[in-house]
Parts: sequence; C-alpha cells; structure tokens
Amino acid sequence: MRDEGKLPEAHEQAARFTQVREAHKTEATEDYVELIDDLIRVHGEARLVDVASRMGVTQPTASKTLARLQRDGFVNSEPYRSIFLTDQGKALATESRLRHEIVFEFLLSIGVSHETATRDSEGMEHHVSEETLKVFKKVIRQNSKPKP
Amino acid sequence: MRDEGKLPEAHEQAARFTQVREAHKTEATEDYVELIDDLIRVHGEARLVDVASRMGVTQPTASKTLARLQRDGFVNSEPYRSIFLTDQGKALATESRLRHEIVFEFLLSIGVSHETATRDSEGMEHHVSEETLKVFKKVIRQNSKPKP
DNA sequence: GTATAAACTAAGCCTTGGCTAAATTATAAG
DNA sequence: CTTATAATTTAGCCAAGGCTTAGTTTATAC
Ligand SMILES: [Mn+2]
Ligand SMILES: [Mn+2]
Ligand SMILES: [Mn+2]
Ligand SMILES: [Mn+2]
Repeated sequence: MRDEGKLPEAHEQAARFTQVREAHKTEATEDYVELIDDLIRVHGEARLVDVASRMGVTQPTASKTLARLQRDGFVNSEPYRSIFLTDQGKALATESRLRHEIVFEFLLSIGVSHETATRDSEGMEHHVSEETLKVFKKVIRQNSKPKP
Repeated sequence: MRDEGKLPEAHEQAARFTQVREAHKTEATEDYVELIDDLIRVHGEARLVDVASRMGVTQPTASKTLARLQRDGFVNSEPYRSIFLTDQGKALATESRLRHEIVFEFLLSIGVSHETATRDSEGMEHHVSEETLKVFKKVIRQNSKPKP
C-alpha cells in the first residue's frame, strides 16, 4: 500500500502556499487603489468616508490602511484632504481593474449570474495568473462570437 | 458627464469585500485540514514537521496555527504526538478537497496547464461560491464528453 | 459669523499569522 | 543504557488589518 506519489513534493507544495500568501499581501492595496480610481472618475475625488463605507470598514481602519499605501508610494494625501493616486498607484489601479474585469466577464460568459460573478470575482481576481487570464480572455471571445 | 451609475451601491460593494474577508478567515483552516487529511491517508499519520514543510512555514508557526485549529475544534493532538482530525475537521477536509479538485479540474478543462492549474486553484478555491462551482462542474462535463 | 454637524485623526486594544532563539521531549545510534 | 539528533514546544518579537472611544478640523446651516 502506502500510495506514495499521491502527495506532491513538499517544496513545490510549499511554494504554492507561499505564492497565495504573497497574493494576499498585495490584495488590500489592489482593492483600495482600484476603488480610489473609481471614486475619482465618478465623483471627481476620493474621500476617506467613501473609501471606508465602500470597503466595508470603519473610517479609522481605512485611514490606517491608506497611511500604509502612502508609505508604500501608492497614494498621496494631506491631512483632512481627499486622496490622490501616485503614478505607481494609477498603474496598479489600471492593471487591477483590467484583471478584475476579465475575471468578471469570464464568469458571466460561462453562465454565472451577474450577482455571483460580481461577488466571486472580487476574491478570485487576486489569484489568477497571467496564463489563466489569457485562457479566460480566449473563452470570453469564444463564448461571445457564436451568434449567427 | 459625471457618469453616475458606474459605481455600485456602497452597501452592496461593502458586502462583497466583507465576504472576501470572511473567506480569508477560514482559508488557513481549510488548507490545514485538507493537508492533514492527505498526510494521514498517505503516510498513516500527520506530523508537525511535515505540515510545516508542506505549508511553507516554520514549525513554530505551524504549531501555533494548529493550536488555533484545536481550540476551534478541527484537530486533536497531545503534546509531541501526531495530529488527528475531529469529525468536524474531517468534514471540512472532505468538503474542501472536493471544492479544490473541482476548481483544479475546471482550470485544466478550459486549457490551463497542469502546473498553473495547480498553483491558481490553491488560492481561487476559497473564493468560489456554490453557484460558480455548479457551473464549473457543468463545464468540466461538457469539455470531457466531446470525443466522438 | 458663529454654532452644529460631518469628516478625519489619534490613541489604544485585539487576533491572525509570520519569524527567531532557546528549552524540552522523544527517537535513534552506538 | 547513554548519548546524540530530531521533533516539538515556549517565549517573545513583528506587521497587517480589524475595532472602539475620544479629540480635532473642516464644512454646513442658520
Ligand atoms: Mn478584490
Ligand atoms: Mn484570497
Ligand atoms: Mn485546498
Ligand atoms: Mn488553498
């Protein structure tokens, strides 16, 4: 017995969990810059009160997170003023939104409801590699063409 | 201009982020019980040293996490002895493995490479709702049948 | 223009989940 | 049976990301 071979190599398995942990580290940053970018587009500015309410956290929590983002060079703001994205922040926002949209559209295209696609894509987006993203794009194309 | 309507309702958006945060809370638990179950199947027992090396963390980190899992009723173990799953832990392991396998098989079935499917599914699995899972299963079935 | 309300910051607390270094226990070798 | 090695625990540190409560600043209303 002792079906060895069922388990992957330890260091490979470890590498995968490490990669997931890495993704989680950048997750808050991606969600925040994406939201800030949206707020600026639609409202002309991003206020803490809106960031907090849309992220589903209290204002002090949003404030502290934004301090981290500022420390790491993604946003800029002066006390009691609204929040701006740095170039680095804008770049990440653009990249994140694109990836998020692809995951969302992909879920729709395979038959997931709008509501569920909206919900699931918010978490999935951070764990989809470039390779998988490419496949997603292909599937979106294929599922939208066939309408003769 | 001012394309209002572009932003979802604040409370709905907040609910989505809250849901992702909820998923992250159970993520460690799911990955640990699934791994422990695998180790018991293949090696006959689950030792801390193996859990740690396969999770990609140090032994003290694994030890502390397992103490939490024990506190929450998912595992049992006596000092310096190997780790056992409670009924609750076994149930969660089974459920988690099933979901993980579906996500993995789904990625394969749409054309993602074995290596990438292995990596991406480790993170994605925790953010896939029941509805999406159902769609995944359907796609797996459809993509495996057509071979006449 | 001043009073009230809203937005924001400050301070302090908590849990999770990482780490290292040192002590303890169990196992293996000789 | 004793000793060396391996496994595990303990203690203590840290950062992220949550929270509440209280103070400060800005904006609004009158
Ligand atoms: Mn997200
Ligand atoms: Mn995640
Ligand atoms: Mn899993
Ligand atoms: Mn996982």
